[in-house]
Amino acid sequence: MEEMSEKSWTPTSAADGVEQVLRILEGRWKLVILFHLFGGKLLRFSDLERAIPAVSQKMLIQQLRQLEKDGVVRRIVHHQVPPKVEYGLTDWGQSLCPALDAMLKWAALRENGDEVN
Amino acid sequence: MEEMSEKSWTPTSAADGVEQVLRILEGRWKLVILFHLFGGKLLRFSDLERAIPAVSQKMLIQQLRQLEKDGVVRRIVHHQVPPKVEYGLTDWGQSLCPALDAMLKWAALRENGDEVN
DNA sequence: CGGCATCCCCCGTGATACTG
DNA sequence: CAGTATCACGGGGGATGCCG
Repeated sequence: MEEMSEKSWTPTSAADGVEQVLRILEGRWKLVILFHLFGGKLLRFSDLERAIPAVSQKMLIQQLRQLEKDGVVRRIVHHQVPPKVEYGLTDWGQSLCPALDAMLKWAALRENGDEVN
Repeated sequence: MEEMSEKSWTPTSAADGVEQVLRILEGRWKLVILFHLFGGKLLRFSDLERAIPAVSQKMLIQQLRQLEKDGVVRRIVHHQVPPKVEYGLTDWGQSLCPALDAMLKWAALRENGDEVN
């Protein structure tokens, strides 16, 4: 429960590593988007707009683009009229599950384990 | 590798859960602080200043206070002259390890697994 | 349908100086 | 030693309107 993988981390390098991950996940709408795409689902831009009513078009496309640039989301363009664009997760994006699950479990510990010393 | 714990999460509730965790971890200096305190270490304010040369006193104390308020860090005051204050992790704070480790492993997948579809 | 371009505001961060 | 107080700024995010 104490060791960090097999690699030799310094406090600084480990923090840097995690910060890179946080930079990918940070952003007002990224996590909702991700959780809507988990399980191999493919959603159109308008599907996501409907699934996340509070997001504006600007923010939705911005967050999608950033996730795409970071290799988490892939964008599939169907050249047809009317236009059709689908969004899904990359394999690497799918593999985020265990990490997110670990965070949820940690949050759950607070309620159960309780009385934080 | 697909399921999220045993609980029934909607995309929104799961995102909310993770976002609460991110809100705790977010902050320019929190992760470095955490990694310096992992392993049950107790460090004085000035120790942390020296361990993290780039941080200002204002930011250091601010991030420590937020971590303390969130139940991750505990503050131990020794009433003596000159003043002595030590910082360490709570049990819950220590239990963050697996989650951070999962993120580092995910980041590592990018390099090894490679060619993100 | 699936975007892009502007304008604006707020808050987290940094620099600097002071205190019990 | 271990903080507090004040000022300034940069960028993430929201609202609104236009385009192929």
